[in-house]
Amino acid sequence: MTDEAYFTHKLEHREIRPTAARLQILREMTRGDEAVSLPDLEHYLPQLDKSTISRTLSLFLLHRLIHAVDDGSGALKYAVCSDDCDCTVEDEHTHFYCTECHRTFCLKHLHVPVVPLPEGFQLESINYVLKGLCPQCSEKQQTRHRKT
Amino acid sequence: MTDEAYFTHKLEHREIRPTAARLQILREMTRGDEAVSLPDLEHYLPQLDKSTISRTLSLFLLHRLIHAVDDGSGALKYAVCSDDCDCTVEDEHTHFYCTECHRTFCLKHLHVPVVPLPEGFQLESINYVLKGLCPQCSEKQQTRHRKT
DNA sequence: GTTTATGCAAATTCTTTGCAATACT
DNA sequence: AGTATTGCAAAGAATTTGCATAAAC
Repeated sequence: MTDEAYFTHKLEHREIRPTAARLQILREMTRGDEAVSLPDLEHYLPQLDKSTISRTLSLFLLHRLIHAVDDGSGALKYAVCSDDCDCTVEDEHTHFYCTECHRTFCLKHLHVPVVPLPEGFQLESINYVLKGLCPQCSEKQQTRHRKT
Repeated sequence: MTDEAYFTHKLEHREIRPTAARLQILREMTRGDEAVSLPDLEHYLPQLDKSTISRTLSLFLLHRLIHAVDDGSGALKYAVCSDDCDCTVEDEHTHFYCTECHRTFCLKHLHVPVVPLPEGFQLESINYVLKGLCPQCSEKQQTRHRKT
C-alpha cells in the first residue's frame, strides 16, 4: 500500500472525503509522535490557508480521527488517534509538555488516570498534561551545568 | 481580624504589596470554590482595567498566591492556593470543568495522580482537568429527560 | 521625590466566520 | 448543475505591552 493510499484509507475509515488539503494535513500530523498546533501546521503547510486548516481540524475532531490536547502553551495541540480509538475516557493517554522546547509528546502507552469523582459529577473526558523538561532539554541543561 | 486585614495579611505573607486593586481581586477570587478567568474578573470588577487584572494575576502566580488551571474553555482560570501550598506537584489538586455551565471546580481533597514517566522526562507540574457535567447541570438534564 | 502601580490605547496571538471562487461527482 | 471545499479578508476573543498619569513609601 502506498503512502497516499494509506492516508486516503485512514480518512475514509472515519468517513471523511480525502481531499488534497486533508491528505496533506493528515500526513503532516503523522510525522513524529508529537502533537501539533494550528500555527504549527500553518508554518509547515504554507500552501494552505489557516481557515482551511482550522476547518479541517474541526472536521477531524468531529470524526474522531484526531484528539485535542490543551497543553497550556496558548495554542491547542492536536494528534492523530490510534486506529482503534473511540475517544472515550479509557482511550485517552497522557501527554507531556516540555516547558523549554514547547513540544507536546504523546505518551500513548500511559493511560490517563481517573480519580473517583464526588457524587453528582458526570465524567466525559479528561485533559491530563504533565509539564517539565523532555529528555533532550533535560540533557542539555545537565550538560550546561557540568561545563559551568 | 477584619476581612480587610485578613486579605492584607494573605498578600503580605506572599510578599505582595497590598494595594486596593490587589485586595479587590483577591477578595473576588476568594468567593466560592470556583476558578475564575481574567474575563470573569473583568466582569465582576468593572472599576479595574483588564491590564491591571492581567498584571496582578501574573504577580500572584509568580508569588504562588494563586495557581492557574487550563480547562480548555479558551480562557485560563485561576484560583487562590491554600495557605500551605508551595505549588509543587504534591500540592496540586484535581479540577472539574462543566461543559454545560462552563464553571471550573476545585476538588481540593483530590490530589492529582502522577503516572510514572519514561526515562529522561523531568516533571515540574501537572494540569489535570476532568470534564463533564457538574451536579447541578447533570440534575437539570435528568429532569428534562423525565419530563419529555 | 523616587519607585511602584494603574489606566488607556494599541498590539499580539490564536481561532473562527462570511462570502465569493473553485473543485468535485 | 449542484454540493462540498477552499482562500481571502475580516472579525472575535483572550492576553499583553508601551507609555503617561497617579498613588505609595
